[in-house]
Amino acid sequence: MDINTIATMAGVSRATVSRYLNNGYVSDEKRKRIAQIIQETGYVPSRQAQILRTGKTNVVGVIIPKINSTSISRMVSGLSKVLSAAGYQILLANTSNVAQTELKYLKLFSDTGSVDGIILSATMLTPEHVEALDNLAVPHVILGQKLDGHRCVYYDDYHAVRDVTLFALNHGSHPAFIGVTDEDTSAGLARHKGFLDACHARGIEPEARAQMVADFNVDSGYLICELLLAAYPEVDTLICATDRIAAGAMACLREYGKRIPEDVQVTGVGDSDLARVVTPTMTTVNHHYKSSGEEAARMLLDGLGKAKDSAQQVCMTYELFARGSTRWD
Amino acid sequence: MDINTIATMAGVSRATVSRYLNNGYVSDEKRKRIAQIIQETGYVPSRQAQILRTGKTNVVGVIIPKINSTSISRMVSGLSKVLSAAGYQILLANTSNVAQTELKYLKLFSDTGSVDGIILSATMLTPEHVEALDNLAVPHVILGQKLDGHRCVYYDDYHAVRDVTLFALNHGSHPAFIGVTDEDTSAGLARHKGFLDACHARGIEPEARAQMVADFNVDSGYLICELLLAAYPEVDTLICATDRIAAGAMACLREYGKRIPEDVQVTGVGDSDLARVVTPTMTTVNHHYKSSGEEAARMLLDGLGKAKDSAQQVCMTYELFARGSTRWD
DNA sequence: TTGTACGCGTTATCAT
DNA sequence: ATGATAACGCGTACAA
Repeated sequence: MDINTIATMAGVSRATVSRYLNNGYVSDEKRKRIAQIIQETGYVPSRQAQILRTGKTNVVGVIIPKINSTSISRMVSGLSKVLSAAGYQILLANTSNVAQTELKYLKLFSDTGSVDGIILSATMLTPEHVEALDNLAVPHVILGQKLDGHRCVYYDDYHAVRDVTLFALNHGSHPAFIGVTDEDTSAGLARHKGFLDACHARGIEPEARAQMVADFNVDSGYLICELLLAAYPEVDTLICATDRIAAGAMACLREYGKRIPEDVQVTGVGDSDLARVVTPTMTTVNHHYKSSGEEAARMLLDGLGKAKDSAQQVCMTYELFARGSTRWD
Repeated sequence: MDINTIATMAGVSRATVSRYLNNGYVSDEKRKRIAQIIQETGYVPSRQAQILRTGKTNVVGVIIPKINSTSISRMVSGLSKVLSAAGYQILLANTSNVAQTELKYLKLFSDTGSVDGIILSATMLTPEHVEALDNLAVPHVILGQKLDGHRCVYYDDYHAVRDVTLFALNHGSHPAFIGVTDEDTSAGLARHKGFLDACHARGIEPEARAQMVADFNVDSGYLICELLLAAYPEVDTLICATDRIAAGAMACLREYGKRIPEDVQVTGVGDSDLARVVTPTMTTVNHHYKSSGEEAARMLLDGLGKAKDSAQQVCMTYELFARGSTRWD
């Protein structure tokens, strides 16, 4: 069932059928006939042949480190909304947090011509990443990292954590930090630095025993908090790099008889559902993840010539949610 | 940079280059030469041309109602794992919970030949769905619904909620239910029926005012719980269709001075992070979402001839997690 | 307005 | 083992 069949059935040349489907430079009579036949046969043009012929796939490749994460699924949700509205489909590549795989997909998508554009949600940008991005043959947007000379949408992790730390230090003097690996430029390094600078601003120099590293989950938060309590029992303000970690830490503190926020204040990052269902509710700071996805998508559409004049670099704003896990005046 | 360029540069015919890339029926000498040129030029075959020629895309279409949901992102995570291991990529279609869009993508993927197979994560199967599925030109798996004559992986929502309700009713006599719309066959209808049958098994006939419908989120859980308390103040056992709803309900109960579980027991479905960070921890019942994604992917691979003899219909098992939000002996 | 002819880049068939 | 040659299904000058 190809365009030739339709053409002969309708008694026209296949060029006319093609025009009917695209430009539309066809007499009303033949137009009727062709519409009729297409209706009867249920003919649909071959996507692949169109792509080969036109060089346009109407697909954008989306590379993410993992799908099973609230922040990332929110981003993808935003991407999906804007891209599908513009007639694009999403080819999803899950790298399972392996940087090597990120590079693989980056080249694969670009070199084989299977996508019109790429959105890369990266946790870190190695020199290899930068090189691969520089050589990319298709328009692209980096989500979650800043890289000069490339379109990108990133988060102000530094100021976000700095702010929430300063806020908490209004009623605390022995801060501690549970972060994630500094290899993660945003969630790791920037948040850590935000914490440190906030402390310095208050004339506090956090000791090494007051700074620990956890994984991105509740259990790890609990576990590391346990270690922290042993190493630094005088802690009265606990800044965590994610809501999940903070939620685990809160469970741990409760287990050890610490009152929140009377004995220890706790803060997270993310404003996930978790933050609002724990007791007390969690003070946290929120990146606009879904909006960032939408913004990145618009940026890419700009690069594809389907939208105009969007900014090339956008730093997302954040919002501080002061709740029950920190002290008030 | 196409196969012809490589051929001439290597001084061979393009057929030989093609063989080099596929079967490999090439003399060592020419093999070296071709490898050399490909290395130098960085040539990569055009995916689209291969697809047009072979009819194989190595892509599976994944249709989901929304991405921003823990259960669904877990499924996609499982799909992604198995499919990418088998060399397949994922074309993601987010329908934003619009059944019409589900049908659209179903036909689009199938008719245009843009995917080798389809995985449909459906919340309900209308007659239109069934017809579309019956006429599908490519192998497919239905995730989350049972449909005879089709490969599918589904959840035992009925028994799951029945079990957790029976468990809770060991120490309660005034049960209530906060569900989601019955249009959702699994999360709505089946869970509701599980609740009702468990009640009947204990000789209880729940009144209408003890059964309410919420949306899939924390806020809605809070809100509906408020209505429930007004309509049915004697409730001592609250069965919720999702963890999120249950978490919202718990917050509401606390607000109204109800002790959990002394005054009111609460249960959820999902065993999400939420269930483990609320106070008290939440009794819930867990579907193996990620595994279901893996299973569905294997089933599809079977249909594609890349895996053998998998079952055609699989009902996932579930697990009951008895925690602090229900009473013990 | 319509039809003819060509090419998109690849794989597969067939001789050689 | 290798090289012509024919599809795969479509869009689009170009000529009519």
